[in-house]
Amino acid sequence: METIPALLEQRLRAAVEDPGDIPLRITSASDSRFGDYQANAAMLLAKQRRQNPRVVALEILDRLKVDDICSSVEIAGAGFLNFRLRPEWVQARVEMLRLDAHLGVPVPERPKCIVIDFSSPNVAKPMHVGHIRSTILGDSLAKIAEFIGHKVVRDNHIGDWGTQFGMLLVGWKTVLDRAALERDPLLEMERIYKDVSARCREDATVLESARQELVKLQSGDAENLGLWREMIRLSQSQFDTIYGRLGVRFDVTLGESFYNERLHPVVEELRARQIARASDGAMCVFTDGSLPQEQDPFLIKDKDGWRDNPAIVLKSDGAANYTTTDLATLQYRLETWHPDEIVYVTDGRQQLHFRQMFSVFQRWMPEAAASVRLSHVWFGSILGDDGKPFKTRSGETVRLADLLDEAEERSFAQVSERNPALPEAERREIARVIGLGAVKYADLLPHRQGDYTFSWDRMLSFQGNTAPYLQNAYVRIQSIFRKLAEAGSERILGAALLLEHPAEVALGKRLLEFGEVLPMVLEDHRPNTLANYLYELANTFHAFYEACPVLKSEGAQRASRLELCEISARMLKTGLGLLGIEVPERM
RNA sequence: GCGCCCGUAGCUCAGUUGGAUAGAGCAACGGAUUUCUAAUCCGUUGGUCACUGGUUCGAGUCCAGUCGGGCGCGCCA
Repeated sequence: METIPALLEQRLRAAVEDPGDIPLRITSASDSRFGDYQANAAMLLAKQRRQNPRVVALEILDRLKVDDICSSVEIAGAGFLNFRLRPEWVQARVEMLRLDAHLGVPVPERPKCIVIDFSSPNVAKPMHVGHIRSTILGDSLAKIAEFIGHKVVRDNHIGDWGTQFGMLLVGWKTVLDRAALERDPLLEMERIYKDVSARCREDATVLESARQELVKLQSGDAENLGLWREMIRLSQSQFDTIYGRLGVRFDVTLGESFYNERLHPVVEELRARQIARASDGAMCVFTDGSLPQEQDPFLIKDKDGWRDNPAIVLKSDGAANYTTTDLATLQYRLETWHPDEIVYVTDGRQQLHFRQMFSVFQRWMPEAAASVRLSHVWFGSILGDDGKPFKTRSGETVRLADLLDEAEERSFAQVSERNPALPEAERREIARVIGLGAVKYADLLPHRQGDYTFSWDRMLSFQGNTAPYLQNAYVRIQSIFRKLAEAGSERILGAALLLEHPAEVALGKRLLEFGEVLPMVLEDHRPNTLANYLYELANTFHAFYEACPVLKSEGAQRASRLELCEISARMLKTGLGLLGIEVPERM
C-alpha cells in the first residue's frame, strides 16, 4: 500500500512543469490548523527560477488534481501548499489498511540483504550494561528491516580470541575454583582473569607464562584448545540465557577466531597492493591523501602539525588486530551473503576505527565498496543520576542479568500493589513483560547518539512516554473485547468504518502514518522515531477512547469503533514488537 | 593540541533532514470519573534553542568562531 505523501507527490509531480532537481516532497503539516500535509516545493522552485513563490504556488495549484483525495488545497504564508484530506477518503484508506497485513508499510521494490552486526559480547566476561544498547538497538533494527520485507542476517561477532586468553589459561590452570565455576561460570572466569591480570602487572614471570599459554593456544596445543572451547561453551550458554530473556536471536554466531586463517592473506594482499607498509616493525595503512587533512582518518594534528595516525593491520609481534579481523569478516560477509548493506551497532568511541576500516576497504576492494553500504550505527553511554557512567552503588559495572532481574522485581512490586487479586504466576508474567519492556523502551526512546540518564522511576512510570503507558493502551483495548465477549455480544467482523467524530478521524489519520514512519526508521537506523510515533498513536487512541464510547454506542457506529480498536491494538502490538517489546493482555 | 558528539522549559527529552507562532512527559496549579482499567483525558504556568557573527524569502537545524561538557587520538576492541 502506498503512503499518502507518496500519492500526493505523484500528483504534485504531474502538476509541476519542470521540477529540475527540486525535491517535490510532501510532509506532514507542521501544525494541524494548516491542514494534514504540506508541500514546500513552490518556495524552492521560486528560488531557483527567481520568481514570486506565491505565483509559482498558484501555477501549481492550477494544474494540481487532488479533488478525490483532498477537500481543500490552500496557499499560505510564504508559499506553502496545504492539503486537507477528505474524511471519507481517509475512511476508505483506513478500510484498506485494515485488510493490509503489512499495516500500510510499502513493500520495497527490490528487497535488500542487510547484515546486522550487533551485541558482540566477549567470551569469559559477564554481559554487562554496556552490551544492552547494541543488543536492543541491533535487534530492533533487524526486526524492522525484516518486517519491511528485507532479508536480514543477524550476526553476533563475539570476542572469542585475543591476548586475554593467555591470562585466562594461566588462571584456569592455577587458581580456578571448580565450585564457583559450577555456580556462576562467567563470574569465576572474570575473577581468575582479574587475578592473573593483576599479578602480571607485578610479576614478569606470570606475564611470561601467560604469553606462553597464548602461544600454545595459537599453535594448536590440544589441552589449551580444549580449555578455550570450554570457556566459549560456558560463555555461550550464559549469552543464550540473556538472549532468551530479551527475545533476541541470531542467524549466525561467528566469533573472531572463525576468521583466523583469513587474517594473514588479508595482510598479504594489502601489502602486495602497497596499501599497507612496514613501520616500526608493524604493518600499517597510512593516508593516501585523497581527503582533506581534517577529514582524513589516518591523520591527526598535534602541536607540531599533522602527523600520521595509521591503521595497524599487523602488530610488530606478528599478530593481527581488530582492523584486520574486521576486514576479513567483511570479506567473508560479502562472499557469503552478497549484502546490500552491513550495519555495525557499537558505541560511539569506535568511530575512528570504523572510518579507518571502511577507508581501507574502499582502497582494497573499490568495486565491492561501490555496491555495499557500510553503516556504523553508533550510540552514546548510559549515565547514572550523577551524570557519570551508570554503575552499582558500590561502583561496579552493572551485570545485565542483574539489571533485568531488578526490572522484573520492581515491576512485580508495582503490579502486586495495583492488582493484588491476580494469581502470583500471572503477576510475575505481567511484571516480566512490563519490566523488560520498560528497560528496552527507555533505551530506544532517546536519540541514540546522545548519552542518556538511567532512571527506574521514569521508565516504569505509567504516565508519560514509557513502555507501560503504551502497553496500557493495548490492554484497555483488550479489556473492551473481553467485556464484549462476557456480554455474549458478537463482533461483526469486517463491519464498515464510519469516521464521524473528530477523534475518530484523527485516529484514522494517525494509523495511516505508520507506513510513512517505518521506512525512515530503517533508513536512518533510528528506532526512536518509531517509539515517538507509537507514543503519538497511544495518545491519539486515548483521546478517541475518552471521546467515543465503544460498548455504549450502538449499531453501525459501535461496529465501526470496534474495528478502530482492533486496528489500533494490532498496530500497537506490532509496533512495540518491532522494538522488541511484548504486550500483556491485562496489567 | 586535533577530531567526533553534545548544549532546547526547574528536571528528563523530542524536533519529519532549511519551513509557518519551537513541542512532549515529569514537577506545580486547575478541571473531568455511578469508568470500556482515572494506570486516563482536558486546561494553565513555564523558552535569549549555550554565546557571537554569517549564508537567505526563512536557521533550533547549514557555515565560521567563542564558551562549557563527554569521548577518541600506533601496536586493546
